[in-house]
This record gives sequence, structure tokens and C-alpha cells, in this order.
Amino acid sequence: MPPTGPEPDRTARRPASARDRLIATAARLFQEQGYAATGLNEILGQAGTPKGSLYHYFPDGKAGLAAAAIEAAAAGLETSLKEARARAGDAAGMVEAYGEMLAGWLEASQFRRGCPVATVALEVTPGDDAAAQAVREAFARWRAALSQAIHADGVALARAGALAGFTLAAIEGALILARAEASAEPVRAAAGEAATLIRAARPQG
Amino acid sequence: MPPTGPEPDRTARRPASARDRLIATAARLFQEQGYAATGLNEILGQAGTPKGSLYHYFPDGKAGLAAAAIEAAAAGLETSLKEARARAGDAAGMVEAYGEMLAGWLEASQFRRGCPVATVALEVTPGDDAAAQAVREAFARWRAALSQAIHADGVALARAGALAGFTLAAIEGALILARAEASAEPVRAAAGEAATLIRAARPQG
DNA sequence: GATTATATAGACCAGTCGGTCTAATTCCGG
DNA sequence: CCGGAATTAGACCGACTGGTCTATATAATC
Repeated sequence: MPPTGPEPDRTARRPASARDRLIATAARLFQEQGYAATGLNEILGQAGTPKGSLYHYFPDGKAGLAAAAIEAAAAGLETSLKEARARAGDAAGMVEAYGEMLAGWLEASQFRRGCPVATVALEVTPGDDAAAQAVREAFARWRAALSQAIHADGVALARAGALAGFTLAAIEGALILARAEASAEPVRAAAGEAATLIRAARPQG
Repeated sequence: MPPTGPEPDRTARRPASARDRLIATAARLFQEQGYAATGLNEILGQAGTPKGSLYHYFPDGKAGLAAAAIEAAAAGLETSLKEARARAGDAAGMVEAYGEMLAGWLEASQFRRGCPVATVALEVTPGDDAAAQAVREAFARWRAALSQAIHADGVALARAGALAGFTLAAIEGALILARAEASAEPVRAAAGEAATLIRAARPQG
């Protein structure tokens, strides 16, 4: 692909620091094409940043940048999750709202973007790699946020944890199916089924 | 990685044809490290096959080989699914047995292997690519097999299809989590939850 | 045994990879 | 304004990428 994509992001002089631009650009490109398929020069070009800056901020190179990008994406989505919890009254409503939000993002990107964590998760050998560690932490954070919300609804802790893990798996899997089929339906369906399951687990329900 | 992995697979002269060896090796490497991260020379070396043979059997190169590898993997897993259905009496039991089988595979590979389809699904831009098409077909086959089994248990067709999609998403997502966490628990849990959901959907249940 | 497809073999190519390194620049306290 | 640190800049490197091409070997057909 010679044009490599859209023109560099330097239109009108980006205000964010070079470090932030690198993280944001890397996260986006990993979402769109995966970890290995995304070249350093591609990230650099679109972020409008020279190679020296990359290795200044991330001495570990691509792996370090990936870890930071995953961490940032995980933090962002965790925040979205908690905001959804605040808006919706309960955990089930939170999951529905979250699914709707993800579905909207998928459609807005014309199904080019997926979960930035999943792509790296599948391409990195599970081990002590910095990126692999970031992947584990990202999943753990989401699972904890989900579990906490479900438990707050009165579901026993063990069951809440299991439901959180299952919900997370269903949504991650649905994101893959949605991208492959270019349809947000799997995500909406998965969120809806998971929400139903969570409602059924509540003591009064 | 200079050693590139284990020694070539040519120990004791593999009986399978060069074409079959290429497909099997490619599928395995895609599972372990993803599509883009797997080089042609790595596949060739481990399959014990010269480059000429690759382009003889797959004129479209890497993408064509990937499509064939996905197709083969999808066919194999579809067969496993149907065998599980035959052994277990109903769809729910099938899903449980299938999950158990996948969990065993994960453990046997020390969590190095995942779903060969998912990795390619996340790295290929969804479009008219041969590999992207193969991914869509693979998911469609699994969903159809699941849906058919659930419907045969007496569940209405529409609901069976929805459950099939949800089950597929949950298992695919669980495979990602399992790989990242180096634990088969998410897969067993996802299969168990999905099976419960399927049992609950049956008319008599 | 000659001839024709089929398949194997690998040298070779331009391009890109992630990473290193030195030089120039910008920033900022004194 | 000066001097040291932080940052930017990009040339450069060996290794490797997917892909092409020609030559050879093997299998099948007459």
C-alpha cells in the first residue's frame, strides 16, 4: 500500500506532545492492522515524529510503545465503562450501554478498528514481554470493573467474577466477529445476552 | 530471533504432500504468532519446502496460503464440532465437550496456540481479500453448525441462530483471554455458561 | 524411450523492517 | 546570554520481507 493511508496527522500543528501522539497513533494503527503489520516508520510518519523521539520516550522500542498504547487504551475503555455504569443504574444497563458504544465506534470506523488489546494479545507470545504484561493487565482491569459493578448489584462475589469474565469474553469475541462480518450486530447481541444473564443473576430477579 | 524456532519438520521424511505440509505449517504458525509476524521463509523452512512449490500451489502467495490454511482449520474444527455433537446427546453437551477439547489443546500447546482464524481476522482489512473471505466463511460455518444443533434440540430457529452467534463470540473471546492469561479456565467457563444458556432455551427446560 | 506436464529448487530482487547512532536544535534554570 | 539537559532530526545499518524467475528434477502419457 504505497499511500500508506491518510496524510500525516500534523495538520495545523498537533498540540499534544510527541509522546502522546506516538501512543495515540500506535493504538489506532494496531486496532486497524495489528501489531506486527504496523511498521515503526508508518507510526512515525502519521504521528509526525522522528525516530529519535520514539527511542527517547520508549527505549524498549516497539514493544515499549505497544505496552504504553495498550495501557492507554485500557485506561480509556475502563473510564468509559465506569461512565456507562454511572449513567445506567445497574451493571446490566452498563453492559448494554457499553456494547452500544462499541457498536457505534465500529460503525463509525467502517469496521476497520477493533480492540487494540486483542490484536496485540494474539500476536505476542504469552510470556514476560512488556507488551504481553500490558495485555494481561488490561484484561484484568476490565474484568475487575465489570465484576465490581455486578457484585454491587447484589450478586455474590464468585458469581460476579465469573459473569464478568464471561461478559468480557463474549464482547471481545463479538468484536472479532463484527469486524470480520462488517456488522455491529454481534456486539449488540453479545452485550444484550450478557446483560440478560447479569439481570437473571441478581438476588431479587 | 536467529534460531527461528524448532528445527525443520522434515524429520523422518514427512509423508504428506508439499501442499499439505505448507497448509499445516502455516496454520500452526499463524496460531502461534499471527499472520503478519509469520514470514514466508519461516513457513517454508519448517515445512521443508522450497519457495517454488509455494507459488506453484498458491499463485496468490501468502494471502492464498492463508486462505487455504483458514479453510482447512475451519473444516477441521467443524468436524470436531459435529463429532462432539454425535457423542454428546444434545447441543449443550456438544458445546461443553467442544470447550473441553479446546481447553485441552491450549494446555497441550502451553498456550502458545490460539484460534488460527481469529488472528488472521484481526490483521486483515475487512474487504474482498481472499483471506478476509475465508475468515467470513469459517465463522459462518461454525455458526451454522452450532445453530443447527441448537435448533435440533427444539429451540426456535431465530433464537437458535442468536444463541449460536453468542456462543461463538464467547468461545472466541475466551480463547484470547486464555492465551493472554495462560489459563484454560476462561474457555471452560465460557463453554459452561453457553451450555447453560442453551439448556435454558429448550422448550421443555 | 521420448515427450510433455508437474513439481522442486533456490538465487535473486527491490523494498522494508526494527534499531542504533551522531548531530543539531530547542528548552529552561541560573 | 549562557550552559547543560531534553528533545528532535534523520542518515545509516544488517537482517529480513514477499515475490519473481530460470533451471532442474520427477512423474505421467504416448
